[in-house]
Amino acid sequence: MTAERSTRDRLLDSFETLLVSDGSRAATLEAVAAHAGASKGGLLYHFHTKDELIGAMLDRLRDHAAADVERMRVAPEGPAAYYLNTSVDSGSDFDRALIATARIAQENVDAASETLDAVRADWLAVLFEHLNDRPLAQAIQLMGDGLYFNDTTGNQDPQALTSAHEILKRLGL
Amino acid sequence: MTAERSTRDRLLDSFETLLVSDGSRAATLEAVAAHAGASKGGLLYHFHTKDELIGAMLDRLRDHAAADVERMRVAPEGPAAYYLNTSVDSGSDFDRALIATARIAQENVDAASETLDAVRADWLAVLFEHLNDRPLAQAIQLMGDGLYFNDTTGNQDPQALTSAHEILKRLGL
DNA sequence: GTCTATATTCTGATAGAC
DNA sequence: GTCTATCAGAATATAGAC
Repeated sequence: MTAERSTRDRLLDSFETLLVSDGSRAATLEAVAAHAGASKGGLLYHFHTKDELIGAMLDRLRDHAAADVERMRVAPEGPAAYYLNTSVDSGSDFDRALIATARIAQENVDAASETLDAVRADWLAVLFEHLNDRPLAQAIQLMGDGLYFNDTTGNQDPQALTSAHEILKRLGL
Repeated sequence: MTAERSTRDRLLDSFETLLVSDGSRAATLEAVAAHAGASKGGLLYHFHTKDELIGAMLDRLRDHAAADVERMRVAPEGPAAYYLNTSVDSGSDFDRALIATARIAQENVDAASETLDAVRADWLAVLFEHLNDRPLAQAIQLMGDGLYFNDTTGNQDPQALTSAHEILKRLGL
């Protein structure tokens, strides 16, 4: 009884997947439609313009993010460790949406930059609530950003996450 | 007696500038040529294909990087502080080349990923030589990556660099 | 809701004049 | 070395059939 994923959702999934794997130039309407097993016309029924496609992606990201912030708040390992662990791309829907949005933000699309900024502010707020130490909270977020950045650039160093955790320990966490 | 910047160099500068400010989609041959005050035909005399343009950018980046690694080695404030300080985009030619290359690397262009990877490996080697502490060296590099990533996504938090330095202090640096 | 066909504009690249 | 003119193919978007 698994609910079928709607065409609309599959189109958004495909848009994100192409953005993450091959960047913005590769995420054409035709490529997105083909990846989702649909036609360009079919895509344009759901999203009248490319901007609408981007907007729908940002809406989904905000939903994902709200849920993640809640998980982070109650994570047994603590928000800091939770944050670092989930900063290395696990292939989750949320990671994909986040990296895809970063790609769009880099093209100077204000709505994408603002959404990313809001998500990052929520994370930082939880880190700060928990740690009550602004420099520490920001340093943890920077390391998380670094982990993402590297996953995203085609170079992963599996040791990096381990090192980040080791440094947390040294800082009293 | 300032030497005039050659058309070839101005074209590479413009390519990098457009990549950094508006992303890969905006860095078309026509846009690059116009930004450099030249024509598409003029550009294609110097670089026969777009791949050649990218290759020339990577060559320049490697030259910049070799010089930067030397500066880092002898920096009076030490390699770690030098690295963090130069990880927030100062608008230098080197920063521009580095961020521009990250944009291309995200499009799954192997030559760009490999060049970035080599530059990062050189930095990490200097950090490790100086600190003799792998997790610490990697954590510093992660924070530097995080600073770059944020500069690059349209969101700068001026406090982030200060926090990173504060954490270095706490870690005994 | 989804498809095919088509219009329009953009992009990378060639040819050849100056 | 640099430009203009031009072409083939790709990208976004529209119209209308099913």
